[in-house]
Amino acid sequence: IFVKTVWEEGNSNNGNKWTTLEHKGPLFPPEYEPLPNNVTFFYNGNPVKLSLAAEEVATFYAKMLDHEYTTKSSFQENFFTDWREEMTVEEREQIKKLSKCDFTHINKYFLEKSEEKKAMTKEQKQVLKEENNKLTEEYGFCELDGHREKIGNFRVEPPGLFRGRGEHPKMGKLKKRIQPEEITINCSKGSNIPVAPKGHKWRKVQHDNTVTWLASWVENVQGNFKYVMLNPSSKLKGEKDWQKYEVARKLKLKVETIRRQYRDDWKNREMKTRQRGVALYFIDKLALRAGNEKEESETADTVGCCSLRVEHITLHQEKGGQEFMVEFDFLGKDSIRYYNEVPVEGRVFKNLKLFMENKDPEDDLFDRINTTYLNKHLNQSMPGLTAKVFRTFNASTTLQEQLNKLTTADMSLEEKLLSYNRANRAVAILCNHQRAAPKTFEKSMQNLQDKVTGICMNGKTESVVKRLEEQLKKLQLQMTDREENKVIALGTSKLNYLDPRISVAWCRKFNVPIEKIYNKTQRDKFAWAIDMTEEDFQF
DNA sequence: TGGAGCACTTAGAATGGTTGAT
DNA sequence: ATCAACCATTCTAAGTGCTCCA
Repeated sequence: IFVKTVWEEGNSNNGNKWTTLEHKGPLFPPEYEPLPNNVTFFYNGNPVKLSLAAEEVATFYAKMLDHEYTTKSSFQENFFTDWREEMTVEEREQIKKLSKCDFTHINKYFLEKSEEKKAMTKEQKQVLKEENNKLTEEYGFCELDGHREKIGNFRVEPPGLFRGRGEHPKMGKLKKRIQPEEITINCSKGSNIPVAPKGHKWRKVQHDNTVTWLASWVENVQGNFKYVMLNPSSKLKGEKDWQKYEVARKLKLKVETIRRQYRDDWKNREMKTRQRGVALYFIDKLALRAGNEKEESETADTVGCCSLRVEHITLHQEKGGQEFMVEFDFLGKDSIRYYNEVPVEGRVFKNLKLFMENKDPEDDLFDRINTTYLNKHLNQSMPGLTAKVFRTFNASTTLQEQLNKLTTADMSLEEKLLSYNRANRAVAILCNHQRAAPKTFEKSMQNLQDKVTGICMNGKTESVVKRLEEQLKKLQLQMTDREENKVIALGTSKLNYLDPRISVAWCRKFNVPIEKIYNKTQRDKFAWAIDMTEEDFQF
């Protein structure tokens, strides 16, 4: 049973995350396996036998030949620069232009290899699976405060070419192989210290119980920290998750006051305060992200609320019969496009005009504020409140509202589930969750269309035609969602924002089995909510 | 007060596995 | 039995926000 009192009483545990922690350390990817002699790389039409290091990097590129990445010039340039660093002096002397490199033979080799793997017998696949299970059993768990807990990512990330999202300036750079000498191990003092691979030692072994990670290293492309951490099903993560929803729940009690306050700020004599008021309004109304500053030219050019630039919004005094329209068009997290036309209050509109006065398109819209300032202000309104809490709060509130609106007791199970899906859809739209349309999208449309016409012509039964037409309609519906070949995602990301207690309560109220809405992984993650008693329910 | 460093959550793509239609 | 569509899982990039230091 989930013990929430740990947090409520405590907070007094001085920020300690655990008392004892024991694990086996991370699992390293297999060594590089050299290509067979009959698989060749060609330069300028001539076969070239590469050194081991250069060959490995070449295979990273060769494996991606069919991917869009390899058509992008910055990917090609970054790859080629980093590849040349791995070459011997002689190789570097010889291989000077990527356009003269021919990886197709290597590419074909890997395609064949994956075909072979697919064609393996059931038994062979089973053996492979067993081996994998054994590794998971050994490395995939740790012992934290006497409990066996699942680890989220126990494998060290294998080397490869960096796949940044959107127009990332570093795409294609070589992500180097991590050595044990670069890894810091975190575990408790008296525990069995993980053993480094033969002939190696760890960078460092530490015993810091104020952090939750088991191992860490610094990645070479962007210099970011990487961590081995626990699975969401663990108690440690579950408590943190619960805590997040508790803050959102507290906001419910305060939100009207906060809204009144930021509306007041719109008429403040200080520009800074006005900007704060309008930014908060966007964060609240549109569920925008906070928008921290980012290192220019080190990352893709994406923004959130505080980092919006003048060029990202267009003001329309009147549009589509509505007054005071703001048109948003910018790239957000993961370079997902945010496009929205929103009617706003006259005061907001006037303020936006003011903020944009005498500025260039590339100037900051909210030039007097940043996320730190905003969060400091929010924290004064309510302890623990930050910009991101609004996303959790508004997503959860939307789900609850939609569920109330769309579900009735007399519905069949199927109808109830449809309502649930629709409610989730509303949240996905609010949070602008999108994913790439499946590559097979166009094709499957065409296939279906062909089938329908084919059957009609053959005079098959009406019911078959009807069923197919329904499928087609469904696809077409998805089609209308499409914007820049993205579709509204009903995937897993929404689960980060929706208080599971809302869903659990809904299931109980309408007699829907929990496994209809949560799969195994989700049930593990939300075990704390599923086990809860009635009084904990109301969001 | 601002920036670097660090730890943690959130995110879509890729991959892998299952299912259901043919 | 096959194959594609669907769904779950894995992977790791890309955010948020706090702390520490000058």
